Amino acid sequence: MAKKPIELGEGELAVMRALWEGGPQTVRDVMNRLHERGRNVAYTTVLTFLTRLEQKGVVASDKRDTAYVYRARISRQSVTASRIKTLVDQLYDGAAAPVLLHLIEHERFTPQEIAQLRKLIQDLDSRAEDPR
Amino acid sequence: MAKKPIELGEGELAVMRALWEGGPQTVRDVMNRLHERGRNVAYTTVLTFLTRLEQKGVVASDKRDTAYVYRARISRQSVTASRIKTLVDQLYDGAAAPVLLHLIEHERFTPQEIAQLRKLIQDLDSRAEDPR
DNA sequence: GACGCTCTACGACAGATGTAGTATCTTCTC
DNA sequence: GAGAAGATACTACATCTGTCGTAGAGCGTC
Repeated sequence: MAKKPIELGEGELAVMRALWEGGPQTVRDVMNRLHERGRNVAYTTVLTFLTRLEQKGVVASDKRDTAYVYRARISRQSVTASRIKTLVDQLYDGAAAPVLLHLIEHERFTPQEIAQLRKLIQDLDSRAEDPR
Repeated sequence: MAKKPIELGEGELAVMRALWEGGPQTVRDVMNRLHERGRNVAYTTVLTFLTRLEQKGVVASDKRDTAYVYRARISRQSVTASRIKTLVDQLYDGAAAPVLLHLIEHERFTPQEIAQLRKLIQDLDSRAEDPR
């Protein structure tokens, strides 16, 4: 049941972001994106990342013309979920509230975000009553 | 200015928790706590963790009687802040909102927590208007 | 003062991650 | 079809983290 946590290192995550933000790409495309973001890694380093990520099952590749095109098989949301769960478990035994409160108290949000937030808070009530 | 991120592994974090929750302790005390929590590590493993944590500057020790007593030098809050910042930076380029929304949508909270949440949301307005 | 208990110091080792070099293979261009 | 350009495969290596084992130092008890 409990899906295995997706553990990705910082570099691997940077590569995933390139795929999430740019869609399916070749190694070279990903490398260029990383360079644009200030991460000047070698072509082969990117290839290593992609290969490892494929082994982990989080990206897939297809041969197209001369080069392979890689694409993400997991969403940014699922990685976010995984990271948050790990954080919350490791720091607060699974209690999400402290983390949530920390975010609200220490981060800044736009009025739009606050509005959205408020809306969600309302729905929370019903969920709180909701058994299970 | 920007304080360097505090990067701790899972085992190191488990040791920090023992110190946060039990106050200053000896290696053996920490080990016992970890065992209680189901992490059956060897005495020397705990010692290694504590030593490394001290090298990182996040715990301190004092010789008392026969054994050293270790204590945390950083708070759980600061580690939480650090972890969240890293997460938010790596996944959303620093935008905290997606993470916040994820938490609200996917985690459960008690009515008390929701109430507290609501109260905080109110204060948010003023902060949002507040320049800088 | 020898014995045993407990503690610390040090070293080791495997797996994960970040990084890249070299070798080989494909393909495009004259 | 030979050479250049670009792609992938394979290997390597350092660092960090989790995990211990062993050796030696300090102290309490006969």
